[in-house]
Amino acid sequence: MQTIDPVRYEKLIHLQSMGIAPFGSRYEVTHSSIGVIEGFVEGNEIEVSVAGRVVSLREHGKSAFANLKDRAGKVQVYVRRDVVGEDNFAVFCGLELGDFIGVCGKTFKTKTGEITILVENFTFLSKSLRPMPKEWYGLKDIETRYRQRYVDLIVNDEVKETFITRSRVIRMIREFLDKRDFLEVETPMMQSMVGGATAKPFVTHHNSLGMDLYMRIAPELYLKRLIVGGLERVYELNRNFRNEGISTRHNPEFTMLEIYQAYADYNDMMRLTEELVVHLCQNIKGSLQIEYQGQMLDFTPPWKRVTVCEAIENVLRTRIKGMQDVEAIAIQQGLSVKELLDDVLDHKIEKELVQPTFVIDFPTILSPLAKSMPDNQEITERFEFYISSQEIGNAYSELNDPIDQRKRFVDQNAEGVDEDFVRALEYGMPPCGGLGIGIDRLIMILTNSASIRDVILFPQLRKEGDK
RNA sequence: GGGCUGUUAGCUCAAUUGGCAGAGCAGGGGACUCUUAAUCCCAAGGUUAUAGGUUCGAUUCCUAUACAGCCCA
Repeated sequence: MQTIDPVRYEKLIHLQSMGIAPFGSRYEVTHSSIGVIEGFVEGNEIEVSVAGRVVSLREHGKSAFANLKDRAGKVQVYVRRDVVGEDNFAVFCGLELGDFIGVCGKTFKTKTGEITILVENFTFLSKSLRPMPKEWYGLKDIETRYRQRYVDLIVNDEVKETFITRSRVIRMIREFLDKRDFLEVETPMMQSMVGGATAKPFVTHHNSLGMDLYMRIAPELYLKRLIVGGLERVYELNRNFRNEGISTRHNPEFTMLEIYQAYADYNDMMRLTEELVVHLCQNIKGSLQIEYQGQMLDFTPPWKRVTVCEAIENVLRTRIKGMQDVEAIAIQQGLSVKELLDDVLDHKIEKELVQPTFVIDFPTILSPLAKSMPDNQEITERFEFYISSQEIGNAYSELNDPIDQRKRFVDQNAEGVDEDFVRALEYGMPPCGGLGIGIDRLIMILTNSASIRDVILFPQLRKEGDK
């Protein structure tokens, strides 16, 4: 354990000796910092009370200026010894960057035209015992920024902006779907069987049931049970957990939006994707052309569509008529079809998918939960969509044939058959379109963030060493 | 998992070929009644991530470890 800064502790004791509580309580706030500035009318100066953190302090002998920061922004306050009295003025000058105070007084305009509060009285609200990085220089050390996000948020305004935007995006998604009569639901995050995606799960244990549980890697199989149950339009916007590598694009827990719509198919999901992303783009950025990490992205629909076969053709420069050709190439290269496709999509084609693009018509053998084409059992009605060379989402016409589903579980799923899910399908699931969108990655694009860690408040890091 | 890079004062950064580890800001003392990266004066602040090694001498070269970043798998 680290010891408390002796100088700051000394100040705390000094405050107490003067009868001032270093960690105060409730304070009546009438205005936010920006509210004070926006509400200012020359000739009609009003009494305001504002609370916030001291982020700068400029003493001038018998007066002093300070800036208070609150959730809205900053406001300047001006304290004069002849107004607040000698003792109070001394307390004010003893403030340190990071301390919280509440101030009360009338607004005025300084010589330089800045709207400022002339402090009539102030209340000490909370002592800061750690030195604060000076705002002008900021906090740049990326490890400290992630580990001590609270400091990052205090000092780096653009970080706060990013997370405010994130919150707005999430709210807009809910509004967008609610308007289309989708129902937000919550399904289990602790599941007795892994399903809905291919990924290693986190395992946990329920003591009184005496059973292992898996943190969900996807909510898909539960949401489709709800389609069986007649809810028809459902979505879930919440955390998934995957026990895999960590990178600028992967965090072990991440936020996923999954949408299921009865009587729809993957073409409807493509339209829904375009409409949702366009809606967010327009409302967050005010344009469908946005800059992301130095490249211009154009979200004007319809987005480009390319089939998986075309993608392979482009990469391998050979004609492909059907899945037999793909399999033949895979065998020739000593790969499985999945490996070939991973290689083509993740390493070759992905780089070229900068503009929003739907990659469509995936092989059935890689899509155990998707409905195959009516005229071709080897291809499914499925797409993934890419923006800025990142996979953002995945969707398909859902497989609603329980007999086929059981067979695919047996053939393609290492985890085996989810008997209850198949039982649900046996009761009958209407044709249905499903869509999953990686929300963190989408927010990276909407906030021009290079790393997924810049859009997750507390990203996963290794245990902190002794520094 | 592999490769490369980084870790120096609370923060942001210096340090020549291996030769006394330095600045700005923050913090401390003082001056100052319109400043806003306030200004001026003074003093202080360091186990150079950790553990070893080479060397008369290591922030600097070598090895290992920890954490982080980037790239690749």
